[in-house]
Amino acid sequence: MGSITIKDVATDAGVSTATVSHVINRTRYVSQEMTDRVNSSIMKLKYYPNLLVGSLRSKKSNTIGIVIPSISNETFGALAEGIQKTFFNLNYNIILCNTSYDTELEEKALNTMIMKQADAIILISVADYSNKMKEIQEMGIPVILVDRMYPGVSIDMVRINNFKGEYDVVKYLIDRGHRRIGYVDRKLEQSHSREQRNGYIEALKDRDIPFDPKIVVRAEGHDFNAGVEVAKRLMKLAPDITAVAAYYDIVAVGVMRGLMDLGYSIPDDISVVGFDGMKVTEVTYPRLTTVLTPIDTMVEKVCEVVVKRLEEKSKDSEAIKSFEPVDIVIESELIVRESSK
Amino acid sequence: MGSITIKDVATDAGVSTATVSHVINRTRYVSQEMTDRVNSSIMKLKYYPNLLVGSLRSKKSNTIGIVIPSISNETFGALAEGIQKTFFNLNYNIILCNTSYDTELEEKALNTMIMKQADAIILISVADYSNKMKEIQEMGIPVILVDRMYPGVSIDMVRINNFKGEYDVVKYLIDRGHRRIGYVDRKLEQSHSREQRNGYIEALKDRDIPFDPKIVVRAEGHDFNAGVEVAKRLMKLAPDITAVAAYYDIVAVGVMRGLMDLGYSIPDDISVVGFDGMKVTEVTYPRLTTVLTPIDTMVEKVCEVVVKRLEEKSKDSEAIKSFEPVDIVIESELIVRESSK
DNA sequence: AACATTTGCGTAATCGTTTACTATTTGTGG
DNA sequence: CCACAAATAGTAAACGATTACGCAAATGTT
Repeated sequence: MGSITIKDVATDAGVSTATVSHVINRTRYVSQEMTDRVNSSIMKLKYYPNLLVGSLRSKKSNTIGIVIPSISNETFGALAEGIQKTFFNLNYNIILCNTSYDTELEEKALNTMIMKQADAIILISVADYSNKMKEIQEMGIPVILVDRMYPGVSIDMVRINNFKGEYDVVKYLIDRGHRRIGYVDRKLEQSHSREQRNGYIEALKDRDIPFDPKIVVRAEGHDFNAGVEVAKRLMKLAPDITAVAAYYDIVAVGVMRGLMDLGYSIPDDISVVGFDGMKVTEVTYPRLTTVLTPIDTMVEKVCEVVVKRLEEKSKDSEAIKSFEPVDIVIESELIVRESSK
Repeated sequence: MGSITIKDVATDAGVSTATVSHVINRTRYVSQEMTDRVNSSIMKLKYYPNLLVGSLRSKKSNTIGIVIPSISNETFGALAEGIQKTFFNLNYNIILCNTSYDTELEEKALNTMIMKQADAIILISVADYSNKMKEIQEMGIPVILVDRMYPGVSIDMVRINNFKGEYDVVKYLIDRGHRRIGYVDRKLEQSHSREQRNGYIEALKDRDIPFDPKIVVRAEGHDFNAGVEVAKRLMKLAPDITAVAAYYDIVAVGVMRGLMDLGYSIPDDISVVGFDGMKVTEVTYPRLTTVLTPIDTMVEKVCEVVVKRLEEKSKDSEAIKSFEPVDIVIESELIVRESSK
């Protein structure tokens, strides 16, 4: 394809390619006259530099890889958007992969990021890829793990204090007088799920309320209908409960509906609380008490860490191989609304 | 940075770089013995080919640019996710930019896509960049415009039939006996907004119901609260209406709340319908009647067009300069739920 | 046996930039 | 007037892959 190259510009302006390059990148002094000539040739020919080529020499692609389970998840989407915006201002672009919670796809995505020369990789993982992480780091690519934790792996992490979040909301329920608090949980494969449930358990323990595994029920899915179903199951098992905490807002909204279907009034008969701070919690009736994940803060922290690692790398390309990983824990915020009392 | 290159592999395996390249790409016969030696060197050295370099010669980056107002918008996010998945299977990656509905950012994003050598660009635009589009196409880059329309520009478009969608839902209301149907609209800068409102107007006209501009009110924002507010405003203006159609689901959900706050019962006193088919419409009480945008179909169509253009381009790199643009119109689907009768 | 063809692989040009090195001109102090 | 520095811009190597071309050995043909 006959696209315009720097050579065409150089010829048109009657200068060398070096001068054109220096004009574009302001990387050495060029006289006003030359500069003007180059710039007008660029305009005239509609020259767009090929940034991929530049990366060849400079060893810098100005690309950040984001590997994420699903961009259409509200939290992940907002996270990705925030990161993209921040880095766009810093002249970086985002190359994005959804893994659909699939371990194989995740590995494929990581490989792609490597081969496309991502300067750094931001990962919300579904697997425990300690070895892969080490390998990537040894190639000089910083990896930042978000909202996940690999115990015992030397890797930067930015994560939510899921334990504290759930602890706080359950404690809030207890302080309002609730003693029989059902908990809707999920598969406990990943650490954040376990931590969150431990928050529920610890809150009970700290207030001397016995932990009753019978009122901990598992949702069959991550959606509204799973919540509806689980609510009915829970009330059949334990009609004496006065509050339900769910691990996820959407499920909690389903729980509310399930309870209302059974004739319970919320919060008068039963209080319901969720987790995550999704937008939907503001529009239900009653609005849902939840634990808000401060996405802005997460974005900020993630970007800070990435920028820091990139700076270190630009000074010393081997820096990442002997670094002190950070572990930033972000506190979530209890949002009390009308679904609980 | 001492990263492993094809040369290292060649040296280690005792072959030429050509052979390594051919083994990796299966682009000419290499004896079993050589192949094995090369492959084990690749494993041993953990070699990852630099894909950016390949793009230099092949003029193909295997990257698709997506320029979108906001990835955390539910519809756009799902669209981006679908496109990413489809193209990942075809060995393409996505480089993504949010424009935040900002014209300047949009242009900057497009420039980046050009400079990062995107093989094609998928654009949900906020501006009317006819000239820019022409320029991009002249560079041999296919541009597909999604959910937007540039009248009179030679460009591939995949869009929703917003007119028909709104027409259908208003017609449905009329057929249920409604005569005074309020409409909540937005700024009419972009064509899809105008088309949607025209659907409302035409539906009335076709059933000989006079169009009353007094019951068309503008929401001050795209969110729940705007809906709450506009509902109250509308009912003060025209207490005789029996149904409200809103241009957007979230706003419609707000309208429901606003009406309920005023003591109306939905759908017994007033029917409410939305537009877009967002997830939230399935979890409100009552669930919202809406017009569903079939995202899967959109993704499919968009990808089909892009793939087609890429194929044409690979056969004849100048193809895009003299192509017959497609204009694919996708019909949305009326979903009747309990918020209307 | 002589020549042609096929097989298998290496050499080196190439892609479009960046940048180290070099060259030319102009300026300055002794 | 010379030696040397500063200012300005050009030449060409380098980045890491792909691929056109060429060559040697093996095989086939007459």
